[in-house]
Amino acid sequence: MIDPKLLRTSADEVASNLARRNFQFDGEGYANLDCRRKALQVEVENLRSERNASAKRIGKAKSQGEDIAPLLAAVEDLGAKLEDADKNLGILQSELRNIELGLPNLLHDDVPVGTNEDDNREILRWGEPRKFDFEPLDHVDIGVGLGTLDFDAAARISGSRFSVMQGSLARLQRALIQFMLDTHAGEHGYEEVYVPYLVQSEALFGTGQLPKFENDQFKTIDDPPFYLIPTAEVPVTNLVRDSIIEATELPMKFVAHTPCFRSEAGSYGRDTRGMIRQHQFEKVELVQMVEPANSNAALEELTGHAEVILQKLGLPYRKIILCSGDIGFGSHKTYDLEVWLPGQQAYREISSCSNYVDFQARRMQARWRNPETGKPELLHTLNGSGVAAGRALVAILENYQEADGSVTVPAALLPYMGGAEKLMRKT
RNA sequence: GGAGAGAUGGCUGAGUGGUCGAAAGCGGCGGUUUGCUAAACCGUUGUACAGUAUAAAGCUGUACCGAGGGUUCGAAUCCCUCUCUCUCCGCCA
Repeated sequence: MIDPKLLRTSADEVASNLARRNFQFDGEGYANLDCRRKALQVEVENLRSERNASAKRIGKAKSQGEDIAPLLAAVEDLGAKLEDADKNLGILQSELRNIELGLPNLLHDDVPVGTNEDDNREILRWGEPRKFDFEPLDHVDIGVGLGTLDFDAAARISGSRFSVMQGSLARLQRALIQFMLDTHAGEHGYEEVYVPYLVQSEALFGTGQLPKFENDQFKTIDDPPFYLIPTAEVPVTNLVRDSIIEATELPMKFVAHTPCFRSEAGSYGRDTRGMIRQHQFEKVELVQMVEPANSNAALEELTGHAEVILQKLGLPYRKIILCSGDIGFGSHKTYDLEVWLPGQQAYREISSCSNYVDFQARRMQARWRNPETGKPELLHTLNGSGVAAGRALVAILENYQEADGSVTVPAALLPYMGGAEKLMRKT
């Protein structure tokens, strides 16, 4: 959510910033609504004030044994007037709120203007894509060839966009997750947390998936429904919902491994092969809550932490900054890390690191106490994948494949693989 | 799933229809005393929105006693629904 004060006082700047996203903000319409809201609010508060005063008068008169009938007559129609005005105020307020909840975040000046992912800007490349002396396979052929990846079984159980992993490949995923958690918790100063995978709608409103992206979520038929988390960002960021954090507690840095569930509505036909785009996948997520002054630096740091994972795994990648047409709804600035996939001869997203500034904090009323002012102020939230385990698995299979169909285990994962140095065909 | 108890400010806890944003204690902050610490004493102490004024501070109003609804001129207090916590029983990884 954008600061409503800013929407009122600087509508033009807001509109031109959001126009970079190709989003039209009707500042005049908003201002008109808000004007009416203010007038009504004043009216309602005056009526209430009047009611409170006369209630007090009646109480006093009654305790002194005076006749209260004339006083009662005087406030006869007050209740109906108040109820009516209050109802209209409620309607206006929810209209305003719907507008506010539907506005994407303001963009950082660094964000390049563009219309789609083709306009994202590359910042750096790390690692040299390996030269193969044989034709490299994609992860599906490698995994199926090893007898450790079974999409037929997955389809029988759950349909498309699911996978079944067996044996060494399942173990490799577990090793990856362990390795990532250990690195972030042990070397990067994050606190490991375990969180619910089913959340209430309020949590998704807080991080910005609702109300706009209802269709992307899985939800249960309970009343009220539970939503399956699309990312650990949702439960972890909501750890600070409705709270005031002392300055000494900041920055807060959390790392969590969770499964992620996405309906992938609207992506029919994209990445239908293999494990790239699944309804369910594992991810290690980094979340930070920081003082506003530090959030830009924190984004660089957090992105660096995700990069360390790829570097330790020896996976070539590039870092890009998302353009205004591709950046997420709530993000102020986003770096994506894209890992090299020899099977696709392409860099593919494996991590997305974003600074949300106060966008999520305002929605969830997450604040800190600024020692300079002594007042509670909104804090800044950031998150990034550190990294997506499913896609990291894909990258390892493709980058570490050998001519005989086996896959070498990256050195960083050896301590987690129980002595296995290679993934070999099951005998 | 069954039975019962509860939810009040940073914390403990009083408050069963009116002057209650809410006693008291603890904690926090400021001060007095003090060689330092401690103790004692005095003062102060929530959040949000709106109005008004300003260089700032402020002042005024409204809302908030788990959430939502109801009764009433008036609700922390009465009624209804829900959520959560605790205890006991049952079931269970």
